[in-house]
Amino acid sequence: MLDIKLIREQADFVRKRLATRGGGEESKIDEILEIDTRWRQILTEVEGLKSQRNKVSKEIGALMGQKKLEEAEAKKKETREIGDRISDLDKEVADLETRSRALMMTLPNLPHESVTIGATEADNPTLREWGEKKNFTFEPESHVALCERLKLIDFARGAKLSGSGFLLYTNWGARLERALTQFLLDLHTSEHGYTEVSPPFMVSKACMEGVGQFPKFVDQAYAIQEGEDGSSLGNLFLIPTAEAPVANIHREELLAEAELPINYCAYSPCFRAEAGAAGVGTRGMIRVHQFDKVELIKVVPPEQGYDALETLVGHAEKVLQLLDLHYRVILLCTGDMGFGSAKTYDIEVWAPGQGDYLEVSSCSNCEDFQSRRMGLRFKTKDGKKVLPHLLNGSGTALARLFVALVETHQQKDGSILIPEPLQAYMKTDRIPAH
RNA sequence: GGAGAGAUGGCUGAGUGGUCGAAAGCACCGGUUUGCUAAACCGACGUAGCCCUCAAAGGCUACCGCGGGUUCGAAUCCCGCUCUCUCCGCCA
Repeated sequence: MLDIKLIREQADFVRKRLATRGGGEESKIDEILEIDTRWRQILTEVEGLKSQRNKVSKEIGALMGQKKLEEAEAKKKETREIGDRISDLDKEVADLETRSRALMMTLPNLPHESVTIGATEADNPTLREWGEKKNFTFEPESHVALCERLKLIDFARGAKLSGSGFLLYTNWGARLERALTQFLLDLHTSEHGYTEVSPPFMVSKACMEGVGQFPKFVDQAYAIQEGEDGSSLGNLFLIPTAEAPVANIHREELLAEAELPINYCAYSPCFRAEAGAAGVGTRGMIRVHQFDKVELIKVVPPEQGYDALETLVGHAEKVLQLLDLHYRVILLCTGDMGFGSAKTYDIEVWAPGQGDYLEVSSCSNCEDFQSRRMGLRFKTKDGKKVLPHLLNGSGTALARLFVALVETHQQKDGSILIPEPLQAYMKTDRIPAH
């Protein structure tokens, strides 16, 4: 959520920054300002009336004490009338607040000034590359062929169980998935200083709103219903990312400055309905309804936000470097950024079987956009209450990492070499060809 | 799922219709004392919003889990909900 004060005081600035996203949200500013003006007007009026009522009520109390009952009754009548007027105005105030909040919740974050202005992913600048596309002395197989031939994934039975977009990992495939998860958690906790947490995989609507998933992306979420009757529908949602629970850990809290920075790292499966995306890249593991991910979350004082973002991307990059996978880091342009983000780096890993780069990590600084939504603050040494910057980054998404790994490290003999850091977890240095 | 108890400021905890934004203690902050630290003592100390102001100061309103209700007036009475704890049932 944006700061209403910023909108009041610098409406043009806000409109301009919003416009760079190309979503047309800047058109809502006028209505927000209109509601806000009216709200303040009525609020002032009703507060004046309440002040009056409070005063008279005290007088009544005093009169009752002195047994001047008739005078007290007269004043009661007067106050009752004020009370009616107050409740009318209170209703209008509440109504205006509801309308304002509904609009405010649909405004995306303002892009940071350092973000390239652009419309689509074609405008995303590539910042750097690491490694290079691997040369093969043979025609590399796609992960689908590899997984089927080596029985790493049973696509058909996965679909039988849950429909298309669900994976059944088998044998070495299941083990590789587990090895990757452990490797990632160990790397981020032992080497990068994150605190491991293991969150619920279902969260409340409030959490989804807090990180900006809702209201905009309700259609993308799986809603939980207990039993057959629908009364519980919408109380809980399967998490689309561990960001949803983990970023909300300190919602509605007032942290001490000394507690910052907070660095959390969490494994979770991620559930995405991908409504409307059916038929798009459905073959294989690249776009699925459920995948594993290790997520990194940082809560930092605002002045450290952008340094922390650089650190965060570095931590995600380290994963790919250790696994010897070629990747590039791109900066999402204003038009391609996520709803809550002020600045986002994507990391795309090279998948030779696809002949394409796959997004395996998205690292964002949401600044105070989420903190404001969820009521997360910290207290500085001199007693000021400040909204911290909230950062999140994948470190990294697993299904696509899996794809890049098997496609990159496949051998001419049909086996797959396991990079050194994974060998201890896999208890082997290669997945055999047979 | 059933029964009971509870939810008050950063924390602990008093408060059962008006003088309560709320005792007390702790923590935090400022000061005195001190070779340093600690202790002791003194002082300040909730949050949010609106109005006013260049700003500060100030004024007002709301907030005692959340939402309604009764009343001139609610932390306090009534109703609904959520969460926590204890016990029972079911259960990995």
